[in-house]
Amino acid sequence: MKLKKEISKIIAEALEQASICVDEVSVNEATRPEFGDYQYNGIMPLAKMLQRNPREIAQQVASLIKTDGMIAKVEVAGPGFINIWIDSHWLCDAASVMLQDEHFAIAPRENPIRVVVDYSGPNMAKQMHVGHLRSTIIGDTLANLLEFLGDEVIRQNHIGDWGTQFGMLVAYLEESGLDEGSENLKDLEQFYKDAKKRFDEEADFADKAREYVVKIQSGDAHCLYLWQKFIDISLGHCEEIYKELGVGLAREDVRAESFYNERLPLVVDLLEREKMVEVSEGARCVFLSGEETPVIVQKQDGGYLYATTDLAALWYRSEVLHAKRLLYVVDARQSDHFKQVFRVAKASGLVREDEQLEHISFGTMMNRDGKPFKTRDGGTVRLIDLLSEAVARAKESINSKEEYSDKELEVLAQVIGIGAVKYADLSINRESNYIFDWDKMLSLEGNTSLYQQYAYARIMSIFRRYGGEIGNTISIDTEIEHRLSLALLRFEDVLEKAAKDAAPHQITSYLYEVATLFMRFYEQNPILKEEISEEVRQSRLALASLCGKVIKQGLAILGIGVVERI
RNA sequence: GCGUUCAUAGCUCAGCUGGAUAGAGCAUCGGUUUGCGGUACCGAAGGUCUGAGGUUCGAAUCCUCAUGGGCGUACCA
Repeated sequence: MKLKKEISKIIAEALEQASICVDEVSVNEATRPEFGDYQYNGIMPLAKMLQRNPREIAQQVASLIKTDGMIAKVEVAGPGFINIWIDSHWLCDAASVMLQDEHFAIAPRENPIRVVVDYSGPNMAKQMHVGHLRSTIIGDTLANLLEFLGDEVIRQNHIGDWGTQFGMLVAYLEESGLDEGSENLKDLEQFYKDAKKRFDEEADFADKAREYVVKIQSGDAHCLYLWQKFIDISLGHCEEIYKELGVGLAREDVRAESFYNERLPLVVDLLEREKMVEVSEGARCVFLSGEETPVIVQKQDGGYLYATTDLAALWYRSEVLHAKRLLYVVDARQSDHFKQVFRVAKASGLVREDEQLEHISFGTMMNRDGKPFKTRDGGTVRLIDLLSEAVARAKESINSKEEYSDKELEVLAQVIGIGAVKYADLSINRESNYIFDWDKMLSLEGNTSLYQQYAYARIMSIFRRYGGEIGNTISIDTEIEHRLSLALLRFEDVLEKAAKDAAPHQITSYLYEVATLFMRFYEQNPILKEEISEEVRQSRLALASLCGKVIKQGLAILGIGVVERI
């Protein structure tokens, strides 16, 4: 249900009846409970334009607002605010419909678009580390979200599988004759170090490695075979982490750097034809007005750089994938790079004019002391270690009333631990750096995943205890029921806004509000107690049920699971 | 140097295209009739929104300057 749109429509009708012309009417949630459920603040700027008294106009418009359906009453307040109360009967009906609809009464997209979400993009030469975490989970959330809302999402994992270091790695791989099961390859970081050591210490090996680079890039079958083998193994490691994280990136989503090789010279050709290329210090560059540094598309030695690869990828996504919106979930440090590359892509016609190119940037993960997240000795933290620590800590913190087998405890710790890491990251504005704090993220208090999971488990517990069928008629008697129902109905508005802004933290804030409201509702409005009539009980059960569904679905979009008992 | 981004309660963060008395959580202090999961709920206290100007009916939000951080600054990605 698009609440805001519905309310705006009613206001727009009133404005029209008052013969006032407005381009777009938009309402906001009321800032305080005594100001109603929603407020319309558009009268004041309007009054200024019309040179009239805002309060008078507000009075006139308010008197024309229909209050026989969705809106129960309106009031003019302050200099010209129009406060709006939603009708409780209307809310009941809408909430009941939402409860019965498997897609939360969210209408199918009028104009679904094809969206490419580029995220994760690990480097095949190294083990995944914490630096990959944010891109991976923010990107996955955005993909889930857009998919849920009905867009056609294409996930793209732009893995780093090309470049000089692969000659060394492949040479070392051949020499050691390893295969996928090998222990030595379990730790890519170590494998890389070992290879590097040989490269630095033994001239023969170094020569061989350099030879391999040339061979791979010129398409030598044997070398390509080894290279492919190396990538398979390395990618396999990444996929283990995706599985652990519950991230929906599959093998078919991989479009590696190497995938674009053939397009690279074509990109340069096209830019040449558009007369955008200038040779500077031997390199082929595109100079953009207002930019200090050029976009280098071909090095003086003829090699290509990441800008060229990104241009080729943009081209492919436009020409072959026909994407309308392209999201690049990449570290904020690359914002200059993307700004430039996007400009070149548009100016050269590599992408269509109407394509939306967005760099979904994010800040760095910090330690509690505010410094970049590192191990004690200053090394990078491997993602796999971080995740197992999360699960271990979760297991430790579980103080369950329920009886569990070891296996069940394992699953529980997994859901809670991984959920905590993801939620902590997703719940803050992605643009800013964020402080990684184990205690905070695994706490039951405050805006955490565990609080949501606990609320969910509590709802499930009510149903278990009740035992019977739960109807789907909701009636509202109390203030808190009204607020909770309204919050639940805002689900679609929140998701749409979060999708538009590519802002997962809007979803977590919302879920926290829902969970909090549920806790308060449950505290104040008994459900299973004897003195409660069956009719009221049924309604409250239904409301609890809708709460549970919204929390579960909301968390699912964030890639976080729930459990029936904690 | 230039560019970019940020600065909100002791701490971690919200604050949507300018709107009413700037909101949460943690921590602190106090409270909750045998409590359907008290791992919860309620309340109190806590602010010159970094500073100074400007725009206007109205600014945490927009503009300018200053101060202090982060990041980026042509052949790595």
